[in-house]
Amino acid sequence: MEIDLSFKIAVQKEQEANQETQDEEDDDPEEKPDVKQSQDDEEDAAMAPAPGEMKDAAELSLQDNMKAEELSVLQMEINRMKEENKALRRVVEQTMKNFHDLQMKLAVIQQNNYQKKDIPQGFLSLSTDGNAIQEQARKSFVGKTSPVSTDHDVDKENELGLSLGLSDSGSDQKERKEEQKEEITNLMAVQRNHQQSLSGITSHVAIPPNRKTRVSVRTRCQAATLNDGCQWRKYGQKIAKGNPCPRAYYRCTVAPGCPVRKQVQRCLEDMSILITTYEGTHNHPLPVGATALASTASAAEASFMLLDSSNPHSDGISTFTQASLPYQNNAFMLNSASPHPSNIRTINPNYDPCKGIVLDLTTSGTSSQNSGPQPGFLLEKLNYPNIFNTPRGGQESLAENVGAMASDPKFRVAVAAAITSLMNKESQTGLSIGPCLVGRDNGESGSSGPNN
DNA sequence: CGACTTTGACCCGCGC
DNA sequence: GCGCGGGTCAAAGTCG
Repeated sequence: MEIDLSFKIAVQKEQEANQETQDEEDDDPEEKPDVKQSQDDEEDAAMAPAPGEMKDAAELSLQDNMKAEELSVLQMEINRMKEENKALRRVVEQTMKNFHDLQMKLAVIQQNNYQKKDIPQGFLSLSTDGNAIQEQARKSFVGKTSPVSTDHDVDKENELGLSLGLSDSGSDQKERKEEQKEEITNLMAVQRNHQQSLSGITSHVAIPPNRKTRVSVRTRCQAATLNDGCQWRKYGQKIAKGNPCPRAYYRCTVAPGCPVRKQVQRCLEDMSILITTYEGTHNHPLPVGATALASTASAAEASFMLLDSSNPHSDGISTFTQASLPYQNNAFMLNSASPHPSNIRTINPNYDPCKGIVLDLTTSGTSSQNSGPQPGFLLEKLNYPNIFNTPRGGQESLAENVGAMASDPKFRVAVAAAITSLMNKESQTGLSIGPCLVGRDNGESGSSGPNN
């Protein structure tokens, strides 16, 4: 099943329409009696036929009856959408609230670190407009140059799910500082690259040539490959040792000469898991869907650079959850709305510097584990009203399709990517993401281009 | 007919 | 040097 990220535009419009409908309802409490009236009409129509009437009259009555039924169904549909719209609002508000809370906590921790480590302020600014990698870099810098962290710090980091596990013996601190500065410079380049990707203007800042970008994404996916928005051409297939499942090799064909390759292989332990490894950097503007996913990869890649083998003192098994990049990459942040830390998707802590990093999107990223509204719920609910606006369009077909979509991991990944892109843009422009997500005009989605 | 997939051959790095 | 395994090439086949 192919997932087209562009449907979000239609979703927004639909939601906007729902929003307006809801507003009208709020403004006009008299609407319900009308509904009631409509239903009464229907009942009347149903009861209308009387013995001895002409055949034409009977047909007319039948038509009226059908019309009334249609109206009734439509009315039910509208009511249902209104309720869902309310639920969506709650989810978004809750997500934003959690996001804000995390921001506050991080700011407090930052301030503490500044005071304790006596690090010159303004080295890298903390902001919410997508500068989290810089912030992350500074955190890393602080962590590395200050091997001794108090229990208090540890507790706070744990509280946030931040557990970089960076340490330094302190013997060669000067040299290390130089290395770290270099890392941060690289990181900022990635960050610039990331932001440019998001704006659809990609002129990729070169990742250091000696470090080939490599990001693995694990997803539950029944299809042969993950639809990430890019065009790929298969150029080879191999049976790799230790895994009877063939490994397929693809290269990006969006632009001629694009060096990006990807490998796709099923996980031996769980055949439903698809391991997609991306390698290299695109030399062309990315399609919308690919942009979002690439942004995920970029952020992950940046994180990887903070943890990679350039730090010999790093044990390489740092727990690195999405919360480590709460503002940079909102795809990770999506699940941070969950009150349960266990519901956090992880960047594989057992990363291998040779293999790059692994984004594990197979764990718990679905909707039904927790009681409250979840991002998964949001994702599922966000989309079906429009993409399944089929000619038959009945509730049954909707329900069937929703079920199918909800169970499709590719769908979740794609939508997460789309929302990542959207939220990143939002944060960059300083716009509120909250309720606006529902009722916002297509100003933002316009960048997504026409319905693809 | 062009774009894409398949698949065996080939290349290259690495360990022994 | 040799074998192994991962990665790539390219001719043949397939598909729309």
